[in-house]
Amino acid sequence: MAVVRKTKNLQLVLDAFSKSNHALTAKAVMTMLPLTVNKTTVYRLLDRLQDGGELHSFVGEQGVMHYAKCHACTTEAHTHSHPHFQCLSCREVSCLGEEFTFPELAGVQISEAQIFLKGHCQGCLPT
Amino acid sequence: MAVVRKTKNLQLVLDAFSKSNHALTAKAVMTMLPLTVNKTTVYRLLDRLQDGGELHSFVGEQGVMHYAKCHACTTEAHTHSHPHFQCLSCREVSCLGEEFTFPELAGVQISEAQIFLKGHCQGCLPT
DNA sequence: TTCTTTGTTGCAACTCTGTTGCATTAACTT
DNA sequence: AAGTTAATGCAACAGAGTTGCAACAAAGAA
Repeated sequence: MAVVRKTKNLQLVLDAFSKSNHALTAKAVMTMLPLTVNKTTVYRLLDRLQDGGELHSFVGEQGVMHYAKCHACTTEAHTHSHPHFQCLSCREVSCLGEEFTFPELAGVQISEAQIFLKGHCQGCLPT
Repeated sequence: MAVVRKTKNLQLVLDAFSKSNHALTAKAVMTMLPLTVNKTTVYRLLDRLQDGGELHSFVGEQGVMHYAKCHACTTEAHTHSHPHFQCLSCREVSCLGEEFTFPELAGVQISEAQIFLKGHCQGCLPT
């Protein structure tokens, strides 16, 4: 099986997520890395970190993939049904709380929920 | 202001949505139209119908835009906070009920919700 | 330490969804 | 019918993400 090596770049990507505390796009990660790091590498690093349960991903605004640090996840058990939130002012995307139980709906059996909310964050609320 | 003309193609797109009763991607709409209709035209027709309040759109699987017929919407008032659902078996995407009230969450002011659920539809549920 | 294996990176080319500019065509007005 | 303006086709483009392949680097074996 694939052994994941702890390379410099891998660490740099993790650092990027530690620094921001927000969800990041591949593009955003690239701007936080040395210019010498190829975009293909960034996508592959994000995939690897996701496989390792250190990041999770979700589709955000404009259908663009976003990545965020996992908190309550392990390699075996992923719990990503918490909502994601984007502030309409500062545009930052972040994870909201943990787990979200959705109501039973007639006729369908729901096994997965992707919830993307928009509004204003604390820092951007009009006074 | 832009006067929207009722052309043949516009009607064909509407027919496509009447036929399927599901949400469709631009690509799916193209396959239901004569081959002579250009993809640019399809995208523009979908935009027009959306502006006119006859369709609404949302980001579905793989970050691909989906379009669906509006039921309770007018040109003035759009109410699209209902959840969308994709069956993991037949892959069909559809709208679920109307309106969805989400709980108050600490620290943020929510003004918009995009809810995308996945599971199994009635026709695909294992017996 | 040196060799060998295997995972990682860079590069270029490509796929896919969606958009834009522009010339042409078709649809309403009068 | 003529003029006005919206709709269409085409080609080229933009942005996110992927793939194949050769070169490179990290781990382990000898």
